[in-house]
Amino acid sequence: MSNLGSSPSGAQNDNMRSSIIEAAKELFAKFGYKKTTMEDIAIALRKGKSSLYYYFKNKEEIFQAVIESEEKHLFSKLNEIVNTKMEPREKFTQYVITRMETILELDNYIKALKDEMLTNYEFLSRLKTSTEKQEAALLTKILEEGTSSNTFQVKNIPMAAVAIATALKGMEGPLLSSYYSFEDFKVQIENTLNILFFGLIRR
Amino acid sequence: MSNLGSSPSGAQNDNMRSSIIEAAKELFAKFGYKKTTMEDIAIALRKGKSSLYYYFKNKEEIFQAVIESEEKHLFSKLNEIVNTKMEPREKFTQYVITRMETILELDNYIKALKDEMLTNYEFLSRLKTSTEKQEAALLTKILEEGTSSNTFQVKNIPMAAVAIATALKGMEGPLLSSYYSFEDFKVQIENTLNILFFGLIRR
DNA sequence: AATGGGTCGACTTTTTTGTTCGAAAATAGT
DNA sequence: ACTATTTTCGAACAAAAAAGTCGACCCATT
Repeated sequence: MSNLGSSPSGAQNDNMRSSIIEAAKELFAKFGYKKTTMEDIAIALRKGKSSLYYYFKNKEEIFQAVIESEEKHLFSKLNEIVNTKMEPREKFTQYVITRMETILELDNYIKALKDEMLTNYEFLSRLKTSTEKQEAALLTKILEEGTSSNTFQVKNIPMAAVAIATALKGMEGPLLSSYYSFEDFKVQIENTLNILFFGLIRR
Repeated sequence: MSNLGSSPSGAQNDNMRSSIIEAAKELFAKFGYKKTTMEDIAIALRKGKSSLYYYFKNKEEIFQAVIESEEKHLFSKLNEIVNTKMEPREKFTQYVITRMETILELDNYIKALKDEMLTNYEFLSRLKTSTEKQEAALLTKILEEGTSSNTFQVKNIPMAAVAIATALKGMEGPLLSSYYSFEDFKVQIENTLNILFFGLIRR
């Protein structure tokens, strides 16, 4: 297995790497990306600033690793739901609710987006398309199950999955800017789901 | 009335000044003094960064104004209690509880202290002596009431007031560093009060 | 004692930040 | 309409803080 990553690998190494990610995660959540310095992270770990560069090429790479870690957390939760035996409609609902709830927990996601408002867009939007693909895959599975059990009726499943993934992504904005409480938002989600369902469910 | 302050005064002026203080208060509470930039404050107000300097000489002066504003809040609450008809012992207890509760609410106070750990000490300690004097005055009133109603027995009231003020100040540390929850701390306060009472109350 | 992963301090380079200043807007006064 | 005053801001800059680099040091293991 060649190590395509930029940093070395070893016993202690991976441990330290995840420690850094953990520390950075908390700091990013507290202060946001911009306001967290390399030294903040180093101090939290009681290490020298330069040691961080042994594990990560630069600050942005740490940020990326944090986001990826949060992403993993989200998708592990979503996968769990997708792989549970459940009525398609129920599964779909659970999927969306869980998705939104978890994202709400992902402080970093939020803080990151907030920072982005003031600084750089490019890298985060790159990320978005990546997650949308993953989501589309999960949604595809749900939709397939639903159609084969004759609950759903979808012409082009992959397309529908992408469309829904995009829609869900779009719903993040209002959620994260917390115009609504999550409870209020739940109502809106259910409304949206209702609309989706009556478009999807065979009558 | 001559304006000894550094900034001009006018109708809109005071309004803007307090707007700045409000905005800065929130940002300081969120990020702490160091991590809040002049631009952050300006953006929050949708004003140009340089406009702030029309109202305040510099960042530290804004910070000072914020702290003063919080101080006002604290002392308005304390004054309220001191000017309420109440049994001296009860009043004293209420005073201390309210004092500690309010201080706990004063995020800026806390955040400021936390920043101080990493940067400058001098100005905040200057502030401390100022508030201690104010506190001593309030405590003096309580003690006087208590003695004239024959509930308390104090030799040198002003001295006792200063001593108690100092003691209360000292209790802030453990409270703010939140080694204890406030509920736990309340017990400690009551213990301390008990000790104080049995030293003060005539037997 | 030689290798190499891991650490750090000191240094350089790059960005950010606080602050100033003069000139434009806006506003009030005449 | 004209003038004075208050309020706003953009551009510029010095100082501070940040990111990032590098060679020297550990300290295990071999």
